[in-house]
Order: sequence, then C-alpha cells, then structure tokens
Amino acid sequence: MAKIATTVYEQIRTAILTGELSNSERLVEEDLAVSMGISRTPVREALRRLAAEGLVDVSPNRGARVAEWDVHDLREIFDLRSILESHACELATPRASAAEIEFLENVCSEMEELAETDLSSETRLPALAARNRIFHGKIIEMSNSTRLGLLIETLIHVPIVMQTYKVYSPEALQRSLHHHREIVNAMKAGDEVWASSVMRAHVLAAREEILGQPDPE
Amino acid sequence: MAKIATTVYEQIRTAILTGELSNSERLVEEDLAVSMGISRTPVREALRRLAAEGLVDVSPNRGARVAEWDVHDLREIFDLRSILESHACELATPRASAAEIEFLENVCSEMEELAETDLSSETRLPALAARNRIFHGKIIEMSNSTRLGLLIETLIHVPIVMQTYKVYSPEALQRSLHHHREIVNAMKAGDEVWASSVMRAHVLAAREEILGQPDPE
DNA sequence: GTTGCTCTATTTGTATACAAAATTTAACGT
DNA sequence: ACGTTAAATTTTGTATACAAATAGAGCAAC
Repeated sequence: MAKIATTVYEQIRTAILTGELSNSERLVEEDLAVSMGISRTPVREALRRLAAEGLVDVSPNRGARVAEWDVHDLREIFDLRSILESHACELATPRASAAEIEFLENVCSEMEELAETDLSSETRLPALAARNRIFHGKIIEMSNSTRLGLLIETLIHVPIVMQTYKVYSPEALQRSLHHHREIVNAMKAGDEVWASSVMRAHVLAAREEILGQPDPE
Repeated sequence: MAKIATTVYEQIRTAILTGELSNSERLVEEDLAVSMGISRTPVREALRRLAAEGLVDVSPNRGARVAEWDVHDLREIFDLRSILESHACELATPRASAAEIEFLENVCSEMEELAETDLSSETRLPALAARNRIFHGKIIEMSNSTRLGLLIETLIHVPIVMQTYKVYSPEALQRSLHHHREIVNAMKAGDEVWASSVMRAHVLAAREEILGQPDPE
C-alpha cells in the first residue's frame, strides 16, 4: 500500500480500459478524490500520468477527459504496432535461447488447448487474451530493447479496450494461433526475416479483423 | 505566462538538453523550487512529465535524477528512429502536395547554401541543425499520423544532447544533404519505397557517424 | 581500516488552504 | 422567446503544512 498515486492511477486506468468510464467523460479531480477517500494531490498525479500515456486528454484550466479514439486512430495504432512488433521479432530471433523458444511453444500449446474447448464460455476468452499478451510481451522482452518495449506499451492500451468487446471469429482465431506457431518456428530456424514478416502479417490481420476493411479515404 | 508548471518543465528540459545539468545529477524538488522562486507543486509536475518522456528517472521516495544514456541506448534510439521516420516517409509520399514538395526543396536549398559557406562559424551549425529539424518534422507532419509523430518526438530528445557536441565531418554533411535531396526526389516521383529506403539509410548513416562502428557484442 | 548500527536531518508523499480561471446559472434587455 | 451580460458556483493551479520514508553522519564493535 505504498504509493496512493500509483493505486489511483491503476484504478482509473482499468476503469477506462474496461469501459467503466465512458468516452470523453469528464474526470473532475475532487470527485475522484472523495470517491476514493483521498486528497486531490495523488489524483492529479495519476491523471497526468494517464495523459502522458494518451489515455486521457487534459486541457489547461479545463481538466481531464477520457480520451476517445475513432477508426482512424485505431488504424494508426495497429499500423505502428505491426511495424514495432515486427522489429521486436527481428531483434529477438538471433538472441533467442532454447529455453525461451520452449516457453513460447508452451504458450502456443496452452492457447491451442483453450481454443479447442467451448469458446462461448465466459472464462475462455480472458484466458486466451492473457496468453496472447504473454506471447507478445515475451518476444518484446527478448528483443532486449527497453525503449522499443516502452513505445509498444504506450500504443497497446487502446486496442485492449476493443479486445473486451470484439470477439474473434473462429476462423480468425485459428489463423491467429497458426501465426503464433509460425513465428516461433521462424525464430527457431533463426530466420529473422521470416519471423518479422509473419509478425507484421499477424498484427495487420488482427487490424482487419477488428476494424474491417480499410477506408478508401 | 499562464502555467508555471509548463515554464518549469521547459526550463529543466533545456537545462538537461544543453548539458547544464550533468548526467545522473540529483534533482531535489525544493532546491529547484527555491531557485526559481516558486513552490514544489509545479516542480513535481514538471519532473513527472520529464520522467514520462524518459529525460529523468524517478524512484519512489527517492526522487528524480537526470537520466543517463550509454552507447547501447543511443543505438536503440537511432534504430527506432530509422524505422519510424522511414515509415513516416512511406505514409507521406502518396499524400505529398506540390506545395509541400516545394517547401522541402527550399529547405534543401537553404541547407546547401549554408554548407557552402564557412563551416567553422559558430552560427552556421545551429542554423543547419534547425533546418534539419524542420525537414524531418515536415515529413512527419505530412505523414498525418499523430501517434507516429508523438513516438518520434519522445525518441528524439536524447540525440539532441549529442548534436551539441558532435560535429559532422564535411563528407558526412555532404552525404546527409544528398540524402535529403534524394528523399524529396523520391517523394516527387511518388515512389514511397524509394523514399522510405533513403530515409532509413539516412538515419542509420547518422548513427554510424555519431556512434562509430557497431559493437560486435 | 572496515563494517554495522542508531539517530538526526533531509527529502519525498499526501493533505489542506487559497487564488485564478472557467463553467454554470440567473438576470436583464430587446 | 431569444440572446447577451453579469454574478455565483465549480474546478483547476499553486502554495503551504505535516507525515512517512530515506539518506547520511556519527559512533561502536570487530
């Protein structure tokens, strides 16, 4: 229970990511403070941190609102993720140890088992999403680039919001799992071009699954 | 003169970037506050903002220090910049208007003129650096991707520190200017692959010029 | 000389108080 | 009824006060 500011930050953050706080809703510092039984000071700090991550917008003297994203924003985010996560694959491949490969293979197996069972269950989807985050996070960690990890982390918040609402079609889920397997195979083969290409395709496929066809503009 | 926190933020930021605050120097909130004749509150906000941008490190209950970067960090940063700025080129090329192309060509011309004159002059180098930032910033703006711009912005801080110390060799400067011209030509030809490739080479060349040969690790 | 401990002084984290700005509400005139 | 202006309320920004945590000095033991 060390830092209140961090607790508040996490609370507001999950409230935004779960949709508990609706889009462009105003975040009044004192309201949040009294509802949590604390003072405005840590609330302010939490809001500034969330602003730095792009989850809230703050205007001078006008306070903070929950940030809102349109389809264009989400396209941008998936575009950048496809590039950065693909780069992470490229960096990770020549550094991958046997143990790390095995770890990734285990995650793949777990996800495949989960997919085989009843998908409509309420517990399966979060379990899959969690494994998915572990898989991607592990590769980013293996890339050994602190800043790359930080950049991706800031980008990843928003799609998580969607993850709650959008349910993958069975075909898309199968394709996604095959991608994971293929990525690990490519890394095992030491082929960073292959690995990074599959990762790029993997993220772009997810984009189309979630956002639909590209707008012609 | 509205927000003190913003003023403080900019002051500390430039103090770090100009090397006025040496590496890993401790930043005591009250010391900064009294030296600027204000209270700790806006100083705290400024430090947190700088922490979010990676210019200072903060530990819980232990305060903030100026962040320090080693060669490995700088390699990471140039790597990521090469990828992201190259992507900016790719996005910008099909959107480029005739007026924007002309603007970039003018910046090229100005830089070429500056390079022809006496380089040892104290005023030439900052003028070149400023034009360089305008050139790169314009392309990022033309990419029309808000988040891409934000990501690059956070990455760009640290190399600016180096820019002050490291002087380009005449050959490297010439190569850099040729790259700029080639990028504009590629964009004018509507060839985004060409444009993005040159940009990638451009940033990687700058990395080698500043950091020297890659460490074999 | 070095290591470990205790106590003090410094420094951060949070709460509260007040001033400046913005938003809302009310009043007024047309 | 409508729009404009002015007061009242709310809300943010900054300053100050106090509690909790850390760092450092001094001293003891080896």
